[in-house]
Amino acid sequence: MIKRPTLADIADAASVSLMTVSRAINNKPGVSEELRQEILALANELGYHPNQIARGLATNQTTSVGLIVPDNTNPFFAQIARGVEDAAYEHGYSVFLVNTVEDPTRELEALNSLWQKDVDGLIWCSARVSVEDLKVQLNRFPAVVLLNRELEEPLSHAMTLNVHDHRGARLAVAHFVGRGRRRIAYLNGPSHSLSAHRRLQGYYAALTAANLPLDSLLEECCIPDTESGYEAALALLKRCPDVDAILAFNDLVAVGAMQACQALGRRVPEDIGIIGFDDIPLATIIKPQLTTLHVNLMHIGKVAMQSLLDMMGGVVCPAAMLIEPELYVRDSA
Amino acid sequence: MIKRPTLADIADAASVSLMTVSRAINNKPGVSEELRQEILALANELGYHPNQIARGLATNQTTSVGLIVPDNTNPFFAQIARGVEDAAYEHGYSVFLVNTVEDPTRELEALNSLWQKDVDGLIWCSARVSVEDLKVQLNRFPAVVLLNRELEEPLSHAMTLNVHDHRGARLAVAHFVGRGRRRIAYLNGPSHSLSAHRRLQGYYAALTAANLPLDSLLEECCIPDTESGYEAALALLKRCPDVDAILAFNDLVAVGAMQACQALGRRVPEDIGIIGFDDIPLATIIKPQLTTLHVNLMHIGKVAMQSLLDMMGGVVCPAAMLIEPELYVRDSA
DNA sequence: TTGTACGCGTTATCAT
DNA sequence: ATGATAACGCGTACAA
Repeated sequence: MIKRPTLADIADAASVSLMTVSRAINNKPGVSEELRQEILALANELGYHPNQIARGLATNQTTSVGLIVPDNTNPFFAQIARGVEDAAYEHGYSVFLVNTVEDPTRELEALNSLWQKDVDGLIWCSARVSVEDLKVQLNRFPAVVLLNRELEEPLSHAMTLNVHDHRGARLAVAHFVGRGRRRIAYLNGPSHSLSAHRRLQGYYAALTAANLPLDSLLEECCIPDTESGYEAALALLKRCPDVDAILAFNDLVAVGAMQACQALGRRVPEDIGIIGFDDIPLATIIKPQLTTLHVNLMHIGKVAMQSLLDMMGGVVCPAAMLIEPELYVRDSA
Repeated sequence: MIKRPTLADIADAASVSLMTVSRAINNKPGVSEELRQEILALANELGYHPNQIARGLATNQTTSVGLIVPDNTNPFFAQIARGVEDAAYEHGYSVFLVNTVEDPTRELEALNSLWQKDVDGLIWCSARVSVEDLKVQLNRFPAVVLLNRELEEPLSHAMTLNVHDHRGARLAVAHFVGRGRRRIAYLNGPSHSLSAHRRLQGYYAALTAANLPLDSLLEECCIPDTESGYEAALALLKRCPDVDAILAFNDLVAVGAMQACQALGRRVPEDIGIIGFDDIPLATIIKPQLTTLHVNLMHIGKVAMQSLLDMMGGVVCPAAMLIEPELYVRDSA
């Protein structure tokens, strides 16, 4: 293995002091332009790259951030991760990726791990830990962006980034109503999901606004994947055969619901309208193409990282940001 | 922000020397069991976690590895990344995730970045750099697992991990032949892709083995996504209307081809059989469900990380590992 | 403009 | 069994 050249190596080769090299490399004043160029050329020739570990120890800055997601395999988080990494790359930061697999223990271990790695900031998706734990953890990191979770008291070095779930659900229901649908069901996500809860509230609000009755028979919970969506839709349609519209917690569930309709001989969108949430790539692959609440996930990732950079830089950020979903009307509703 | 306790803090609190604490924490001999327990309890109470940055500087080990992928959004790499992260987590390692976006410049910058971060090992997917660059890069890291790329001369601290593409393609073609298909087309991946090349060779070999003629009209190149697969299949079927089977470079392309068939009124599998590659989740979501060459991607990620750990630990590894794909016969062929 | 001394938190080495 | 000291590579503060 190649030995990594150090500042001292460059200094020797250039016959100057280590500090002069350091100044030259870091573009700091105190070196004649001529000498700087000379040193830079030499450093380049020797393939010098500063050791971020040593630099981190000296400066307390590691130029790396942590990204915690439930599962990077889920297209929702994959897109976000991609946005985060892109923005981080543009600013010279590296990203530690950690999966929690929805396991609170693993989540806490992830936080410990990132803390030990001395990350400059943290992007934390769908935190499952308790409110007390959350507060403790937030105080361990210089800057935190919380995705998909809310914060009671504002903190100067933390902010939240959420999709406007309530409005999204309302848009969907309003669309159904506008097309004359009256028996609108909702396939909800898991009960612990904040998004699921907010979407449910939006669904209620929209039904009420349209003078439609709330009917708990029209609600079904499921794990947010296709198979579970299929099962839930099957149960729902068996229980309430008169359902003419289904709002799904997300696109995966929506696709499952669509398959359930097909299995039961219900045509989409003629007999039943279906609307999903998120607009993952699958939404346009499936036939009929899915009408869904589009959220620019990669953009969310980028915004999260940008905001994190701002906070790390001492810029004050809004305590909470809300991302507006947009209804993309395609073929399923 | 909370101040992170250091070894010195614990030492003070325990009224012993810093080194004694270090030994206690690291389970090294030279501390009486009684004292060790006392120190450990105290460390736990103060919430001590070793600073990996400082430790890294002292030991030249960072307990972090790099993972380079073209795009973590691609389900193929998402699954692999998940496997890598899982295995890393189990062994106390952290993973830097970097996307190259198929851009050789960004790939090289990623390598520099990881080098500066002093990673203990590297898992490198689909390296696009030149053979010379590859050799240089391999010598910068203590251990490297190369996914989807081959190595001319074996190296003690590097190994390759590839899917047996040749055999996979042969299995698919043989399946087609066994079902009486005679005009078997191949929608290939991009020309720079090593996998694409190997699958093409397997396709040739299987046709030859079945005494079927090679016909370049039956080949079409495309970017490995659904849309491009759709276009390619359209062009193919226009050019050769008598095609009765399509082997696709991967599942995304296969799905595109399936949609093209539907658009042209060709029934799958009655008129045309379709086989994909990889078995991503989409394969079982789409209707008809996709017959495809199953590869356990998460497992590949785990094996890659395990092997990397072995190499970092000084264990000699096989220079090359080959993963066998398995034909999962579902509904499309 | 350039150089020297010290500290970051930890481990390795050598003493006691 | 325990402790003092140097070293890892770099940046900050101060000196020349």
